[in-house]
Amino acid sequence: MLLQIDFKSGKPVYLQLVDQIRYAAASGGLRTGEALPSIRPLAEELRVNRNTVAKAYAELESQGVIETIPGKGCFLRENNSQFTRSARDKILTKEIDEAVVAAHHLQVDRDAFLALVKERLDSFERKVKEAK
Amino acid sequence: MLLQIDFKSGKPVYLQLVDQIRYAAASGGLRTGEALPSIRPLAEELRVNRNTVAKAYAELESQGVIETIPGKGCFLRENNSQFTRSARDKILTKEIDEAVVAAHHLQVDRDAFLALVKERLDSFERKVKEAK
Amino acid sequence: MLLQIDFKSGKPVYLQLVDQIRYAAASGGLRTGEALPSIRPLAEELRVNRNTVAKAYAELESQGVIETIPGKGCFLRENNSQFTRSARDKILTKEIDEAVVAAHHLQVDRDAFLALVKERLDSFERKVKEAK
Amino acid sequence: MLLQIDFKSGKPVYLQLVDQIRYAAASGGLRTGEALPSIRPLAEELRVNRNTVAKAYAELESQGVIETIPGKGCFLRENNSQFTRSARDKILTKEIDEAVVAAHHLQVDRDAFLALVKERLDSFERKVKEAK
DNA sequence: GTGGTCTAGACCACA
DNA sequence: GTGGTCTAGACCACG
Repeated sequence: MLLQIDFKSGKPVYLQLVDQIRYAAASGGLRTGEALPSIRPLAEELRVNRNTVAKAYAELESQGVIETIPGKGCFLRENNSQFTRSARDKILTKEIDEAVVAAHHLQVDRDAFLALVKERLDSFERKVKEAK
Repeated sequence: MLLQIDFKSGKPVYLQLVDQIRYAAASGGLRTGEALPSIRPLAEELRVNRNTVAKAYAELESQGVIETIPGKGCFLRENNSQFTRSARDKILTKEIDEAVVAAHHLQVDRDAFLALVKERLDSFERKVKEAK
Repeated sequence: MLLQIDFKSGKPVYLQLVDQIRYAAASGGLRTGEALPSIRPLAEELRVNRNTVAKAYAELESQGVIETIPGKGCFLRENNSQFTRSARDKILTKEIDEAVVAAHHLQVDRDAFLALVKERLDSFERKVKEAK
Repeated sequence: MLLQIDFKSGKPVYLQLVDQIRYAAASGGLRTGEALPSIRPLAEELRVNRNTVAKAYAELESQGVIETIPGKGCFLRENNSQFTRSARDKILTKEIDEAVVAAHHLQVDRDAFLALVKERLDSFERKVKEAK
């Protein structure tokens, strides 16, 4: 699972983590019983304080998404309501709309925008491959 | 223009306002030169402090989206980007990356993602046309 | 860096700070990457509210002069202008016009004015060199 | 006398007027006994509220710079301490320094800056001529 | 009535 | 300790 943090979004880092992990859990990117990355390495990788990652995991636990077994790690619980395709699209639509609006404000035309989207997709896919 | 605040989202209220107003501006829901709701009444309506709305408007002004004339009000500006191409790309890349990451976590594949992007672009362009 | 506020000038305190810090940054009194005084101590020293200093720093950040990392502090950024040539000229024209108007009211003629401009340019360039 | 207002400087408009008129008075741009522009036309020309001009004149009167004779107009009083050359230079230096700093921040080099200064001087001199 | 500045003080996110 | 957000309320400049 590749996690990405934006320190300037105004959204608390721990909530960014919570959302991304919940999305992954609800969409099958994470499977029931699978282990989440452990706190210390993840905190280092994201250049974030360990407390921040711990807080995100605590939040996920209190939401019933994961289960923390002290000394062993954090694992995805069963019973997570799966996102329907339309629920996924709704979340994604919101993200895409923000980019579309930004493009309009910056007077970037459709073709340039689509080119940039493809370029970012390629760049991201490369990153995912490397991480494996 | 409909503004709606989610106090639980973790996203700062003033940034929620900024995003929604930018969207309204970009999609034609607000016309060039048109006055935005004035600070005090809007603050009351949203049950938010006056300063919070003022901060949102100040942010929009510094982004060049609106012009505020003290004693008169805040008005939507003609849309001309003052950024260099590289600065524009940087801003846009950030927005696109967020959508790409969300797609990854939601297990939406490349083709479905691109289709959704095109669909949103079309939808947005229709809205802009209608508003004219 | 020496900061000094004139409470009677009519100029907002936060803008006085912005101008003085920009000057220090431009003239080498502050180096790239160097930390600015932190908000709370500076506010106490200047006998000004914390929010006022914070507003000055926020303005500097939005102008791209400094970078602020929550929890760590505010740092002087590498100086690369993100504006288009025409946007740059617009800003600069405003500053120059103010000086030209002042010269007119002070009955300083064209040649004396140009001489003073060159003198200040030299003085500034010397300061920048010394700081290196 | 040509007056110039900057609505965005943060400095109150009436104080901008006071300063410019005081400078002109102290430097011989205005002569003892000479009439100042009357309030209404000046307010229209500057696109400013009449109250604002009136406030500037009231301030100047309370400072003893001008004398208001109801029904006749406002006139420059005697006894105004003349600015010495060094006092004039001090004020002007401050204005010029701000422009120099802005040029540095915007990475405009010396020659381009000087060219822009000359261009603005020419533009201003044309305006003064037209106004006569 | 409009927006702008400033103060004072609370709470949060993060190191 | 750092900066960020928000509230509450005062006063100013301006129309």
